Amino acid sequence: MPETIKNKITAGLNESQIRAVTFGDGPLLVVAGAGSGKTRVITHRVAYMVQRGVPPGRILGITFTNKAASEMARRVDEMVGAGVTIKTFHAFCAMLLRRRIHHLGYDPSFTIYDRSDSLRVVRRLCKALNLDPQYYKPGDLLDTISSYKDRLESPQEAAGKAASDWDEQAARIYAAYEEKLAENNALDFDDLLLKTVQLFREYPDVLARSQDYCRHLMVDEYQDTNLAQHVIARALQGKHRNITAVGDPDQMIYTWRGARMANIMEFEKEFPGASVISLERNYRSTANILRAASHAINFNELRYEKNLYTKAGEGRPVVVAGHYGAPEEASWVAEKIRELTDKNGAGPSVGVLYRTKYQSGEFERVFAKEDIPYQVVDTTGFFDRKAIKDIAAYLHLIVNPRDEIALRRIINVPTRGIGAVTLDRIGHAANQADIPLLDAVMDTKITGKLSSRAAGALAGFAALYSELSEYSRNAENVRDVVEAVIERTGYLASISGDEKEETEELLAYFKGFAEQHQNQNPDAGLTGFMEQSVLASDVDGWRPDTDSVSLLTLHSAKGLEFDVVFLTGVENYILPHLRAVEERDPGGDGGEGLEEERRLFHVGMTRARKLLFLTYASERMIKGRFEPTGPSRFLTELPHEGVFWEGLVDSGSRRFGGRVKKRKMRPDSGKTGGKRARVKKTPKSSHIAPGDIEPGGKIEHPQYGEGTVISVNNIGKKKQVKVDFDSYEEPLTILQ
DNA sequence: GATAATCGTATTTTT
DNA sequence: TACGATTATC
Repeated sequence: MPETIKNKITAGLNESQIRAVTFGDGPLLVVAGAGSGKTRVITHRVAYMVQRGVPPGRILGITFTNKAASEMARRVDEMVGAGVTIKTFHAFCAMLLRRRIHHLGYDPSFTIYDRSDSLRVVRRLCKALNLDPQYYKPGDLLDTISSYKDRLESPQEAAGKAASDWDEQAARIYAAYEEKLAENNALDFDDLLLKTVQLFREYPDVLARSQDYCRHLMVDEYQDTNLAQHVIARALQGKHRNITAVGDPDQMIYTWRGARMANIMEFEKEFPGASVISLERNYRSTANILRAASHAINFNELRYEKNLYTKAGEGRPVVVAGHYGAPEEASWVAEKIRELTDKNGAGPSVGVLYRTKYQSGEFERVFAKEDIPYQVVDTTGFFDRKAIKDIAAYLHLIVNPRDEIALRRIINVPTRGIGAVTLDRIGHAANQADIPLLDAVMDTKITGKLSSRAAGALAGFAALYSELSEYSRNAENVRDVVEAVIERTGYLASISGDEKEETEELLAYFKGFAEQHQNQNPDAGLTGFMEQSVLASDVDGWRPDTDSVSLLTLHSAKGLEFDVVFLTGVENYILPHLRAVEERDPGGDGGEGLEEERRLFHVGMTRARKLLFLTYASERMIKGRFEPTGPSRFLTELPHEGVFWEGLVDSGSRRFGGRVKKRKMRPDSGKTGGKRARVKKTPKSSHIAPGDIEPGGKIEHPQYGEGTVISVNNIGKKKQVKVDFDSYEEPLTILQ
C-alpha cells in the first residue's frame, strides 16, 4: 500500500495503536485499557482494511449497545463512507434470522419478547403448574432460564443438572417456556443468539454464507460476551479466520448477565495462533487518577497484566472524603460542584457515580434545593412505559397473529368487557382445537358458545383487529399504522385524569419515532419497526453534557468520561456490595465476586479526566434502617502518593482494612440480619492534637487515641499523615 | 372491573 | 423508607 494512505490512517496514533490498526490477517486480541483510544483503533482498523481492498460490505463490526453501534457507524462512515455493517450481536442475529429461521420452523414475522413479555409467560406457566410464586419467583426462574440459554444449555440439560426441587421446577418451566414461545412464534433476547447458533450448527450452508460475507469480524467489549456470543464469533470467523476482538478484562462487570471472563482470558487458546496487542497509553486521565486506579485494580488476581501510563501531568490529587451520613455526603458533593462551577463560568462535565440506584435520591434532593441542574441517567426506557407497550402490543399482534402475550395484554385494553372468565374459556377452546388464541377469538363458532354479552364483546374486538390488520396491509408507512391503532382503539379516550396529558405526549413521541424510522428505513416495514423498538432501548440517546451534572450507576457509566467524577458511597456493604460478595463466595473473603466489585470501582475511577473524588459515609439507610457502613476496603488499596484524605474517619472505620465482620444476631430474630447497632454520632474533627509530627513520633488523636507516625506528606498547606494507631489493625491516613 | 389495602422486597441492566 | 405487585373488597 502506498505510504501516503498508510500515513493518513496512522496519523496521530501511538506505536501500539498503529500495530493494532495495521495488523494483517488472522485472529487478534486488542487489550485496550481504559481511555486508551480503542474506538479510534477500531475505526482506523476498518479504514485500513478498506484501503487494503476489503469490500466494506465484507466487514462486520459487532458492539454491545445500540449507542456504541451507532457511534461507531458514524465514525466509520466518516472515514470510509457507508457500507460496513455495524450492529449489536442481537441486531445482527435478528437480521440473519428474519431470512433463515424458516429452517427451524418459525415464521419470519416472529416477535421479539423483552423481559417483561417473557416474565408474563413465566408467570402464566407458574400459575398453570400451580407453583407457589413466593418460593418459585417468576423473576428468579426467568433469570435462571436465561443463564441456561446464555450457556447454550437445553431444558433437558437443565433437568439433568438439577440438584434441588427448585432447579427441577426451573427446568420444567424452562421446557414449557420454550414450547410456549415457539407456539407464539416468539423469540426472547437469548433466543436471538441461541437460534443463530442452532442454525449455524444444523445448517452448514447457512453458516457458510455468513462466513463468506465475514471476511473481517471485529467485536468490541469482548470481555462482556457470553458463551453464545463467543460461539457465534468463533463460527463467523471460521473460514477467513480474521477476528479482531477488543476488550479489557479489567472492565468485565456483567457476570450476572452471563459475561464470561474466559472468552477473553483464553482467547489465544480459542483462536490458535492469535496475536495480542495491549494498548497501555491512557489519553484520558491525569497521572494521579490513573495511578490510583491502576494501584487498586492490581489487587485482583484474575487479570491480564497491564501497565497503563500517561503523558499527562500529575494533576490534582485524588480526594477521599468521609462523612457521617448520606445527606452530608450529598451536601459535600454539591458544595464541591458549586466551587468548581463558580470559579470559571463554563463548568466542567461532572458525573456523580454510585453503586446502587437508590443512592441517587439523596443527591437529587440536595441538587434540587441548591439549584444545581442535574439529570439522572434513567435506564427505564421509553418502550417500557405502559401506554407504549399497549400500543406496541397491537402492532405486534398485527405483525404476528400468533403472539398470545400481545393479545392477552390488549384484548381488554381499553376496557371492552372481556374479563378473565371469558378469556379463560376462549383459552381452553383454543387449546382443545389446537389453534392460536386469536383464531379462537375470531371464530364465531367458538365465541357463539359463550354468553351473548361475551360473544358480542369478542366480536367487537375481532372487528377492530380485522380493521387494523387490513389497514396495516394497505398502509403506505409505519407512522400511519401507529396513528390508526391509537385512533381506532380509542386508547387516549380511555385514559382519564392526570395521566392523560403524559400519555398524550408519550404517544405523540411514539408517532414521531415511527416517522423517523420510516424516513431512515423506508423498506423496513412494520416488522422492522417493531424489531427496532424492542432492541433499541436507549432511543432517547442520552449523552453527558456540561450544562448539568449526570447522576448514574457505575454500570451505566462504562464507556463514558467526565472532567470531574464523584465516586460516591465507597463503603462496606455498598461498594464491594454485600450481596455481590456473599452470593459468589459465601462465608469467604470475596473471591470472584469481590474482584468484580473491584473492577467496578476501577471502571468508576477511570471515568475521570481531571478530578476524582471518592466519598463515603459512616452509616446509610438500607432497607429502611440505618446501617453502619464506613469506608470500603477498596480505599485501603489506594496508593499513598497523590491521594488526599479529607474529613475522616469515624467509628465506622473499625472495620477499616479488615474483613467484614459478621454481625451479631439477636437470639429472638427469626430472619436474617437482626437488629443492628446504630452508630453513635461522633465529632467529625479528625485533626491531630498540635505537636511535632514526623515519622517515628508519637501522637495523640482525639478520636483514635495514641499512635505512631509512619509517614508525612505535605500537600499544599496541609499534611497527610499516615499513623499506626494502637487501637487499629491497619494504619490510617489522616489529614492535618 | 376498578379501587383500596396489604404484602414483600430492595444490586447492577443491555439486548 | 418506598415502591411495585398482588390480593381483597365493593
